[in-house]
Amino acid sequence: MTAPHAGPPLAAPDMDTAVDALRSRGLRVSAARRLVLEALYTADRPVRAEQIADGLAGRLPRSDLASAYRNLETLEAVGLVRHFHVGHGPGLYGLTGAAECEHLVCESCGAVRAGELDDIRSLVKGRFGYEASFTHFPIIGLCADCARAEPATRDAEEPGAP
Amino acid sequence: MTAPHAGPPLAAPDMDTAVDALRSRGLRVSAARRLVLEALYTADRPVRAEQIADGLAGRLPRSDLASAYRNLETLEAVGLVRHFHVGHGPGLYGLTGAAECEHLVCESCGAVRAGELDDIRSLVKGRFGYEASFTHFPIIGLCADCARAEPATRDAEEPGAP
DNA sequence: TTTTGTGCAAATTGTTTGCAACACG
DNA sequence: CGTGTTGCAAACAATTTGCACAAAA
Repeated sequence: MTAPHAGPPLAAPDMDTAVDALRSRGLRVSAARRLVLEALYTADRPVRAEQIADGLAGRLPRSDLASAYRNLETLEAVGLVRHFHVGHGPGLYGLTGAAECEHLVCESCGAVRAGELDDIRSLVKGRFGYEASFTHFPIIGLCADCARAEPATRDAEEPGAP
Repeated sequence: MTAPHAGPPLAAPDMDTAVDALRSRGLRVSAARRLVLEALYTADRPVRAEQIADGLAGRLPRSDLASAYRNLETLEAVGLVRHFHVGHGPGLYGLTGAAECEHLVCESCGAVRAGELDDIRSLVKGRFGYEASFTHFPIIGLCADCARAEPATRDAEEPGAP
């Protein structure tokens, strides 16, 4: 019932800072854990746990998937990491500094775009009294490009094959 | 790549109408299929596929889970049924007429509330050019009640156990 | 040396699929 | 009668968990 514990954001500019943050909390800095961090600092965008375990497609040494999940959970509890979901897909993990923001995700082309959603949140708040959160589950929709393309698709379904 | 096919809504006020809609499309009206419909007409809110297969906790004859999924998919393609997701949880299925609307879901107490989100959608559109959709993935947040309760929880975590 | 964390395997949850038997139209 | 459907089992993906062993501190 108690939420999966997401501590307050703790943006660490580099590995060393992150490592210090771990040590200062009595958490060990194991190879696997360091690897997860390294992957996150290496990736230029939110990644799946599996990609991390795969060493980002071979760029880094690979590690165990279960450990990756466990470490991501730990790092998230510390506040160094955040994750969110895009539609049905797997969770996407990123460093707090980078991926902290709220997102709009295009369900057609998959584009993930960061955005300041404060005014949308306050509109929701005013209308329904709800305190909306778009950090963990982003706003799903069609980006401008796809919104332009989709209406045609509605009728044609598949342009090439009738 | 092509979306899971969600036909245009086709609200059927009762089973007979729904059954007719099926027949008129050359779809058969099998016991299992009728059962799915019956469950949806019986339930007073969106339900999981599993609940349908369970015969809504015994109120109806039970059926096969896989068939329930297949039928829900079929019915959704026809437009009689819609489903959406609440956070990580399983898909929730409901009749087009009832569950068609957009939702706000409280991540704390689970309350699902329908709402007219047109103005929120147009604000998103204006801001980002995105055509937001809240039918399949609702707005997640805290309802008024829980928003009031949560801030305390942030510090206390668990009121009873320190 | 004592924990904390690892790696591997197995369990879980939600959903999909293969296939032979079956029944609606 | 013939094809759409079923039911069951097995495959799936994403994630979690149990456990004996390894290694930070």
